[in-house]
Amino acid sequence: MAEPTGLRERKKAATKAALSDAALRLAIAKEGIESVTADEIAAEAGVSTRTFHNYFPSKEAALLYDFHETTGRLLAGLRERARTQPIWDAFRDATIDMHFDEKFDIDEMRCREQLIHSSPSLIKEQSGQFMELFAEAIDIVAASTGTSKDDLYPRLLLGAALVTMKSSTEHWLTDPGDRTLAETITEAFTYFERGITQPPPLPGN
Amino acid sequence: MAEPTGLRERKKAATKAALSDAALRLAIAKEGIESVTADEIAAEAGVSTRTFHNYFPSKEAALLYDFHETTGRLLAGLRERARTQPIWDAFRDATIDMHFDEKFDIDEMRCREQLIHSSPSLIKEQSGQFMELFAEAIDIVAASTGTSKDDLYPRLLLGAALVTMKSSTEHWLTDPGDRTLAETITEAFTYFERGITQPPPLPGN
DNA sequence: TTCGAAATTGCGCGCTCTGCAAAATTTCAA
DNA sequence: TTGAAATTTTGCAGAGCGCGCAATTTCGAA
Repeated sequence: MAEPTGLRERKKAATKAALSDAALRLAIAKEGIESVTADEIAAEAGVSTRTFHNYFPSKEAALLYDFHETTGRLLAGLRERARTQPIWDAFRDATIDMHFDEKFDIDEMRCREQLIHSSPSLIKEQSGQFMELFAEAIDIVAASTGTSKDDLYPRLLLGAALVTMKSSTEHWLTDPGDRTLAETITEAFTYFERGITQPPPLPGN
Repeated sequence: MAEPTGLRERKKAATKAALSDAALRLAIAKEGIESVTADEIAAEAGVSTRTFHNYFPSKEAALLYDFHETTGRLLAGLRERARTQPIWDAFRDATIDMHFDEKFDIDEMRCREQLIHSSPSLIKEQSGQFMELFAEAIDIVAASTGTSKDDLYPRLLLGAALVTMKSSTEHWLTDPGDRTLAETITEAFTYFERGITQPPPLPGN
């Protein structure tokens, strides 16, 4: 289930990746996903339009395929870590362990970030995926903190964790300074341990 | 600019409200916005389909019209309070001053909440509006904390504030307990002052 | 080599959303 | 009161989306 079993599975994965790549490439070329059609993406990847929609419900979903996969792996990592760590530490370490900076090309990530933040439909899609992550993780957080998923505390903690993930990655992407991604993530998670109303120790950041 | 000026303005506002109401009514009746068409909403409000799209870009936007208006007023309140209060207090007090519980019908809010959380398209629309709010508020937060909008700190603080607004309202809506909305909001904001990793003082909530 | 499962494809359909221009309505001044 | 002028409403057309369905092709396993 973890390893690529049959040849069929591998071809499907390749097609999906090809479609996602095509979507990103075309969106960059045309400076915005809105001026790219599903037809073009399918053609670029060498499949029919109908096949495109077999793999992705929308072009936005295609462009954010990597992101969606990543949240899936994060969730798995979180679930594992939550068994032995406090939930906040589990979030921080699971986030760091994703190793965005090694797994993906930095410039490509910046391009994607750029595209997302200048397209309402992509912002909505990404936010929607975050909310999906929220819904899937709330049980873990509730269990880990001995609260109910309807309580206030686990919602706030989970929301803070997701905000931290998103903000620290985006901040590092736009201006890494002299920090590694892991350091930036760690710093961001630390803010909430002290209390977010405490002003930052250093000017800036 | 604040008061209803001309008759024309009032009619437009009335039409917009009628369309939004129609959207909510139909979505409740049909148990989901996906099974409601723009045609139906327009017909219910007594205008043409084309006119509906003059007022709203989508049925989701129509359903969330109140929400969008509210975030606008929140932003205005925040801008004002940020001149004299610490930004965190400004957020808390501006949120409380919205008085959702008095301005809107509780049961209607619950219905809307129910609809949103069982519809991917509405989740995306609402999340998108939150991101819009984020983009509009980040300058205020940066200025108020003496940081740059590209820094990590203002993003985390703003993200935490938005999460707090959303979570506390939703929590209170699903289970008010014996608290008022204002009390719940206050409690939620307090969590982040102590540090979110501190477990809640009482079991539950 | 052949069979059966799985993937691809074409077609059709209802719906969304926008631009454009005509028609209806409202406003305001003469 | 009446006649432009401005504004809003509307219909129409068109590009595009997303999905169900059924036919066809492809591929892996026996």
